[in-house]
Amino acid sequence: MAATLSRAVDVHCTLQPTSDSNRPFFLTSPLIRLPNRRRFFTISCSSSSSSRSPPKPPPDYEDIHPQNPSLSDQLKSLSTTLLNQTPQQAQLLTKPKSTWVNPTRPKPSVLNLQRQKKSQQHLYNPQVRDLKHFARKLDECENSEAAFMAAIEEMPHPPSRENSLLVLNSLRQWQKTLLFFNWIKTQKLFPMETIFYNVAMKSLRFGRQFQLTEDLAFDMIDNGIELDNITYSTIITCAKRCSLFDKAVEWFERMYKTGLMPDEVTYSGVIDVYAQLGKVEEVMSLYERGRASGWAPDHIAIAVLGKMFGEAGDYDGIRYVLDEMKSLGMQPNLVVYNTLLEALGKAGKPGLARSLFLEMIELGVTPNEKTLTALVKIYGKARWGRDALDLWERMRSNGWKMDYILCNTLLSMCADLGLEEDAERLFDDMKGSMTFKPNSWSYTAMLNTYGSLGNVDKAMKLFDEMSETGVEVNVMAVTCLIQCLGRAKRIDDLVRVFEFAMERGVQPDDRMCGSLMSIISYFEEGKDVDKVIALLQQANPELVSFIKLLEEEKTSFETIKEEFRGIMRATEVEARRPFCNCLIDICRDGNLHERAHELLYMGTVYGLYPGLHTKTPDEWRLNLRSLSVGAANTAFEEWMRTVTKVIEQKEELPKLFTASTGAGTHKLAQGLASAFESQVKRLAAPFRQSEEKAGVFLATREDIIAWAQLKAPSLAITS
DNA sequence: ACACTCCTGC
Repeated sequence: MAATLSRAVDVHCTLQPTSDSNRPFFLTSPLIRLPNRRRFFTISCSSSSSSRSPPKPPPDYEDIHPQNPSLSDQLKSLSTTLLNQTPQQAQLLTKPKSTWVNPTRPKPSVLNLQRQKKSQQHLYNPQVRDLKHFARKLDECENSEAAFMAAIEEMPHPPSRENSLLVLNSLRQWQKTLLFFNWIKTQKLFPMETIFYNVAMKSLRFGRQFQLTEDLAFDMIDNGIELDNITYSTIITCAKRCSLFDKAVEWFERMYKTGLMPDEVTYSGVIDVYAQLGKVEEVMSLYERGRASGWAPDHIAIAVLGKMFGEAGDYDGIRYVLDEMKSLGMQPNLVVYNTLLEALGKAGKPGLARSLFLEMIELGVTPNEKTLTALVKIYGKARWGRDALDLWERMRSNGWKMDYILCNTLLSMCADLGLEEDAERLFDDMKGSMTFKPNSWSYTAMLNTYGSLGNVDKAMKLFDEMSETGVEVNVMAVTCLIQCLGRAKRIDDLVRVFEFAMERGVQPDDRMCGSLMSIISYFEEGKDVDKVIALLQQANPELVSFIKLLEEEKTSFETIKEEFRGIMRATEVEARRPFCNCLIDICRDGNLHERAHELLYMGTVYGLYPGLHTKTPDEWRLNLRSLSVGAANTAFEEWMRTVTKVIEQKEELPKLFTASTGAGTHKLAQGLASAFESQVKRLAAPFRQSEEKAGVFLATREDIIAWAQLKAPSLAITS
């Protein structure tokens, strides 16, 4: 759906160049030279069948460091030489200490933490029951210290260490946890150990109270209470849940520097933090380090890696994860399958996703709603409507579980593929079902189906139905309808729908503004444009002022630059490129070609068009796939201007010039190839549609030079 | 959730 409204946003794996001073501790250490990613894959592929510990270093590394120690040895020297720690601390590196090791089990190996199985006995233990009941009472009492102190008098059993822990761990409200924690602290019946802090932090994390969690940690440090792996992983995951990724990293580094070796849970948690920050290099280093020190990654770590590579659309990475599982002898579980399916979808491998799905069924793993949602998305994106609908049938006959997200994903896929009848059938099914009546997402998907097919009357009728049945009228649904009405040039209806939405309290967002702007760019000047501009004025007055400024001939480039920056700063990241595209279109429609070039320039400077232009000695490429028609034309002119300059200065040119517009499987992108073709024709430029690949245009150096000498001067003047 | 920490979809 998002892709329909603002042109498909490509996933760009942007690995930020990190300056050395900002690098994580484990990457800056001079003793450790971790393989870079490319090399990393080479290693893992060649040794995929053997055990991976210690990993074989890349060949050139051996050349440079003839006596290279294994990574785990390196880790050891890191701990003893760099960290200045006591022998006990050094011990921690090889024998991580868990506060809870079951003595009846064998001693844990390096990172293999034994976890305590939970027993069910408490259900029959009256004392436990009393204390849990008491905890419930505390939870329910008024949130004031006085009320709490009164309630605490009722504690049914003495506040011994064990009883206190039980109560502390049974409280649900973080406020109560904190009050109870402080109370047992002041009772001084026993010393406060690490576990009391850990349990309290768990509750604070549930309440998303990072600051208070951190305060507790500082309290531990002040009072000389040891922070263990559980403490650190709780702090880290709390930061993560509060989206404070930097804090998560900061605490991980702090742990590392104290010489504490991360255990399996902390590893997975931190790897996830780095993955969410898009720091692929850090993730791989940490993963490799863990592996080198004897860590056997579990399903969770594998899922985290799979998700990360999926987000980056990195198929090599996904392959690597699959190989890793094979070499670990690991059978994927449901979550891992789900993650990998989705990752394969994002990497554009629908066929492989389907085989993986079949494998999973073969092995008797029952798919859940998330599995099916992922598959429907993949099939939809691949335009395999039939497969997705077959899957739907299969779900119904097998009685696989359904939920809202799955239904709505199916509906949305129907919208993207223009499967009106199937969408209607599914929508009617939902209306007839007891559990999943259409909600605002369902209505939005349905509106999008009608809208993209230009079925304006059905869309309007459905919108009326939506507002009458009490389903929340959301900004997305309104945007779909507005887009549809705009394209049908039914501006008075559009205005009515907009005003109605405002009365219903809908908050216009950037995507809606983008829609309004794109409608503005469809029209010639006149009454209709003024009406849409008036709506944009209500939704985002700054944008209207900026458009006026663009149209003002005397506005200086400096001013445009300044204002453009302000606009983009205030715009959600995913809406920035569509905004810039629309603004360029508006300029071109208003014959403000130089302004369009200025906007494109600034868009490029702000990174809105990554990979627009790439060069190799043999080939120069222009990738127009995320651009609007106006922006694409502007970019092409700019490209040809550059080429002309290069020719004038008699510099090297490549043999081949390539411009890709995309084949247009996506409905909004469809026009780009033909628009490009007519632009090329208008300029008489020597680009020809490639015969092997749709949506790719080629020109040779000789043709370009001949053309540039004849025609190019006109580029600067007329366009 | 009788002592704890990590992962999946509109």
